[in-house]
Amino acid sequence: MNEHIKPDQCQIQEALGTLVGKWKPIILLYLMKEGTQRFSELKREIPEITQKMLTKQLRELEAEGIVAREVYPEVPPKVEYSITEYGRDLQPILEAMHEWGEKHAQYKKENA
Amino acid sequence: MNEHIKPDQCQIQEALGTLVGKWKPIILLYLMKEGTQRFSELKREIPEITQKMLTKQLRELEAEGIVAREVYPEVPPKVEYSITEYGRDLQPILEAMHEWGEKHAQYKKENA
DNA sequence: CCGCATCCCAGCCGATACTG
DNA sequence: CAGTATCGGCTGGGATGCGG
Repeated sequence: MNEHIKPDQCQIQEALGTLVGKWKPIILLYLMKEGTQRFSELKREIPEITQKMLTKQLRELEAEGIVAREVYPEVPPKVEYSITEYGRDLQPILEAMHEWGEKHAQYKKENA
Repeated sequence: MNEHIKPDQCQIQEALGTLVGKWKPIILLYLMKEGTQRFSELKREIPEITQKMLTKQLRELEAEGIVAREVYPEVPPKVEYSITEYGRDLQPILEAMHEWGEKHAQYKKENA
């Protein structure tokens, strides 16, 4: 494949926009790995995140159609989050980025 | 492949860190497509960018080992930028993100 | 031609406190 | 349990101007 993306109509930012956010990749990985998760489960798995940020990042992912939010009208409240089918399309990209990221971390150590 | 990245040792941010920056993807695309480019050539191809930002983003890419910077000590000055071999590894990822980005732009239009 | 210095603002993110 | 509300710091990025 020696085809080049035309820089002037590049859609990379479109993808970056959905992934950028301090906690988004990690949230997506948990949802992809564990499946549907409650808010409190995610919070427990990512202890350093604040409730505010967890809410915010989830809402943004939801707005992009990548994460689904299901509210159960009970007391106490229960809200579940999951990856949408559409969101699954991101998985190979995340994996590729993770793999490259590992190499890059190594590279930086060598050239430190 | 049904292997999952362990979220607690995810290196996605490592890759995102190198790509995030308002102009980085487009700069990389130009360098990948056109090969070695002078500062002023890039500036001409991306007119909306300021000199300051072009310098800054190039320097950051250089610091990551993705872009090479060659200075010719002439008057007037001449500086050339190119993708390093190491940087080429990013190309498939950029292509995957671009492809997903196209779909996503479409998706958002439909659900507008 | 290439780049640095300065000033400025918007938006991300954290800490903390409060609520149905 | 799953959120909001408020305050405040920090940084990315734009505008503009100077310099070798």
